[in-house]
Amino acid sequence: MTTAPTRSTGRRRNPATRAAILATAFDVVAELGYAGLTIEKVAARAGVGKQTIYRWWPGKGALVLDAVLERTTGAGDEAAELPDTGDLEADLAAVLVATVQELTDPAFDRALRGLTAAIVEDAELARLYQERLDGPMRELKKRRLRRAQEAGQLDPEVDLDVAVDLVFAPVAQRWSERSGLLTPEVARTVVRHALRGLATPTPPR
Amino acid sequence: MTTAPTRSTGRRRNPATRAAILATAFDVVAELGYAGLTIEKVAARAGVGKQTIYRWWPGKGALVLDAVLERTTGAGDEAAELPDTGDLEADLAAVLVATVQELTDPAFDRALRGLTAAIVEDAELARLYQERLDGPMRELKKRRLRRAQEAGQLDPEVDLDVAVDLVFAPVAQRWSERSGLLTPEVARTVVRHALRGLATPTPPR
DNA sequence: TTGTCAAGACGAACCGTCTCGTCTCGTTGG
DNA sequence: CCAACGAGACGAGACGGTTCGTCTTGACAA
Repeated sequence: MTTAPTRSTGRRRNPATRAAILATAFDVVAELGYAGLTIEKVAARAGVGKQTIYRWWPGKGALVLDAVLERTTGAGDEAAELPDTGDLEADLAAVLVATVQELTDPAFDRALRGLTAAIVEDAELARLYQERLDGPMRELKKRRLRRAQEAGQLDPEVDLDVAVDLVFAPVAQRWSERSGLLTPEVARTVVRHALRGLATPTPPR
Repeated sequence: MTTAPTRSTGRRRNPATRAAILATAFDVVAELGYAGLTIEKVAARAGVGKQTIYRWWPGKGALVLDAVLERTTGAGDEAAELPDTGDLEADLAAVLVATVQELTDPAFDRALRGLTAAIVEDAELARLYQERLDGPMRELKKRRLRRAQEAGQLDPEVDLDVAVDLVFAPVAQRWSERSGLLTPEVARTVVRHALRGLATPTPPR
């Protein structure tokens, strides 16, 4: 998976073509939605043959995943870290408010909706998503929580995966199901109550 | 909207036909997924003309919503209530564990995945879903929490919608994004921490 | 020589609309 | 009381349009 052992004679893959396809795919899914995205449309707009897309991506899902991945900052960045000022609630609130603002950007909202819809139905695509986007992000969040845990700000018994879900799932759910308003105020309230539920059960006194 | 003022002469709608269409739609989406469901397939399997489906449903989304709604217990039931033994944590854990078990049933899992995927992308369908399925369920949950709030078991300042999200979103998220195991144990842990975060900040004594 | 590229032809599947003939119904007038 | 009538639901399927994923062609670069 890491490096292809193939001899690699013959013409090399054109990086510009790959970039053009991904950029066009992002635009199309942002404009027409996932159901409205067709490989033919992407090929035509990108000035590319259909076969070039089918050669490198198995289908719509993988294409959109790559397209969103390309536009997401800090996803594959190994050195990235969540803010750590010592104030856990303020740090997490900042991250969640930033998420809310990202989800409010119309283009990103529609593109991510397309990807999310595909993930709900396609188990294999969900696996790729977990591996390449959600997993790394979750690792950052767990690292920040672990530091708080070691500083005695969190229940030492708490499962960090559950903790991450408790803090971030409510906002994600509101967004994906449109079940309520998505405001910085709501984000801060969620963080406040989630952290209260994750704090050490017996106060240090 | 309440009562049709139309004279309604002519042949009446056949309830058996409606039921056959919805049952078939549920089976098809459970078997082939939302993307694999076509109106033609449902019509053929149900032994029904395509026009009969297009006459009563605007498209795939509304059809699948009705199909899932038909199989969901307690959704439109006005008299339904969440359990209330006085032990809030035990009551909510029972509900969430039941949800986990429902989501573990393969047929229901796949059908609900189809509906969920459609909802993420289609704002109008999401509105219908909120109105007919999520809204009523949320009302039951809020009623149970409100009673706990009045009994002094919950922070009187807490927004009940946020409270519902904090308790139920983590499990829903795990299911839809396949981001972690879905076990009764996890459900109980989520309820425990969520309620701790929603309790009255200063103990009554 | 080998593999990538753009272009597009190809048959299959499904779309949503439309038409047809049949089958219930409620209404109406004898 | 009871035929005749008309409105609307129903099964069946034809229709033109769109997209699917595969396949072919010829140019081109390593």
